[in-house]
Amino acid sequence: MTDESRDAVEAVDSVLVALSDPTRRQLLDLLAVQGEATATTLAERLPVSRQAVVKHLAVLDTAGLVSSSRIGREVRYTVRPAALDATARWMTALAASWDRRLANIRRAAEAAERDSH
Amino acid sequence: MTDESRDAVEAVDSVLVALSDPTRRQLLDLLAVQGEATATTLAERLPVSRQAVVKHLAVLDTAGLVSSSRIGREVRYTVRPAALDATARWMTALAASWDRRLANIRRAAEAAERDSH
DNA sequence: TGGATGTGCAACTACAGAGTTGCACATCGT
DNA sequence: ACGATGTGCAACTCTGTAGTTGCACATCCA
Repeated sequence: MTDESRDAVEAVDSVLVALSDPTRRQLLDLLAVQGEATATTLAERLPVSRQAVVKHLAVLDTAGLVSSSRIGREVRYTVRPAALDATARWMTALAASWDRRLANIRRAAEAAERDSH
Repeated sequence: MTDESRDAVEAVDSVLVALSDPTRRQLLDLLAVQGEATATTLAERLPVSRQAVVKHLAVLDTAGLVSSSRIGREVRYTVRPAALDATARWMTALAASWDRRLANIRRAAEAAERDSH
């Protein structure tokens, strides 16, 4: 395995883990709508504490799904589409690969069926 | 929210949860390569017990990522690309939606900047 | 300067789920 | 019929993590 593909797998892994939590997906929704927001204001719109939101945002940041910038005493978070898009492409390619394999196996089975007659 | 979109959200959730585990992704890889396999043979290729594999396959089945069919005393599992493809489309649409929102916000900010002069 | 607001750090609880083992049951081949 | 192989069910352990609370520190503003 190449270094690049290993990194790609790790990147996909972190994105999938990040997206597997419903609260984190809700956070991404809120961020996408507002464009920019702090952990404190996001927590006001969710049934969890600010600290819980901070932890979720850290996970999303590690996955590359959000970025943060400090302005004075505030830390503003923004959504980053690139990581999501890359993972979507990975999934599409994987689905296509499965399709090809299944088609091949079906074709091989039919050929074997013909040969047996 | 419509019934369809609620179902879609639940479907996406189950797929993301299923894919967030590395052992389950490995199982999907093995299944895609072999086309068809039982929990017992899959467990031989993984560092976990058969029962662990069975549980993982149940999760994958609920997410629609695999299907099973009984042949005698064996239960054979196969990969199903449709659910994966649907989730990939959901992610692509979401990334595009984020892009649009970010572009709008950037545009609005520039307009406000112009107006202030 | 001092109160108000926002963030960071640490310790703690609680629950979900990944994994295990043991055994019962069903099915195949001889 | 009987041993071998494959599956199903149940109970259990254990680690990861989502969530909490409390407090200290930094920044804004009046």
